Amino acid sequence: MKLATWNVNSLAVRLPQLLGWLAAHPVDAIVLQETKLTDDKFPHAAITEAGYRVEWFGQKTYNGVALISREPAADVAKNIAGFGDESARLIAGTVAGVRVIGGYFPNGQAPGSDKFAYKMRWLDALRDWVQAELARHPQLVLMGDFNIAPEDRDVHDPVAWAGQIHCTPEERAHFAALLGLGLVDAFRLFEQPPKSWSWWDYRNLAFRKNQGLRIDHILVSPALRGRVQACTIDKEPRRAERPSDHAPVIVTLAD
DNA sequence: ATGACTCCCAGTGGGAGA
Repeated sequence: MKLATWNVNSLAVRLPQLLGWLAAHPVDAIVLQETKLTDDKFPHAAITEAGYRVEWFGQKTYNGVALISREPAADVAKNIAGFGDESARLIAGTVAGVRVIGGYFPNGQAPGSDKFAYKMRWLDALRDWVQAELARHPQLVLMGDFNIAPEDRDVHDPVAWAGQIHCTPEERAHFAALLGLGLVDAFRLFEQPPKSWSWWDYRNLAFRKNQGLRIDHILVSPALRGRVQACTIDKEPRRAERPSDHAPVIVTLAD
């Protein structure tokens, strides 16, 4: 079983790339972030014609998530129950017995800002909700654009980024709290190339210079940990014309 | 360096992203 996450930074722009990627990488499920489409404009027909089921949850201009899967997703949930979020940031469904959660975590803009405070509240609510989900669904995967670089080795220039958004102790403590629920960072279960990133700034030739951050993650529950066979970042789509600034992350689970 | 690029909604510029 293969699962993936990809922040596409506008599905309207990236739909052809997504369909091409799915044809080359027939995953069982992929979660998307930053679709930036209201639900009436979501391109469900093109995805269905490619042989997938899809659930979507979006809004105008910002945010927006989707869950694409070979098998239909059961018990679909949108956003964090009880949190009252105005942004479309989370979608979950049970696919082939695995609870798949895709999230577009708040950016946070800058430490001390209102958006940072919202990010902290959102992460608090997420942790509590994921804990409850884990109790109901021991086989669980939480993946998406976390907008958190968990460690200095996830940052191309840890000195320049120290204390900056994505790298603050507060954000890293929230990431650690998710690990505290028993979740495991699938990427770090394996030896990985140094300087592995999932996002590169559009500016300043950052991709060519491999200056990026690892902020897109796949966390697996204790019940799934033993099934994890591989976890990789696919940099290839970042080389495309008009790429997303994020690369897909893929996890392979034993059947 | 208050930069750089890309996307969106706007409307001949500006906010947000990360």
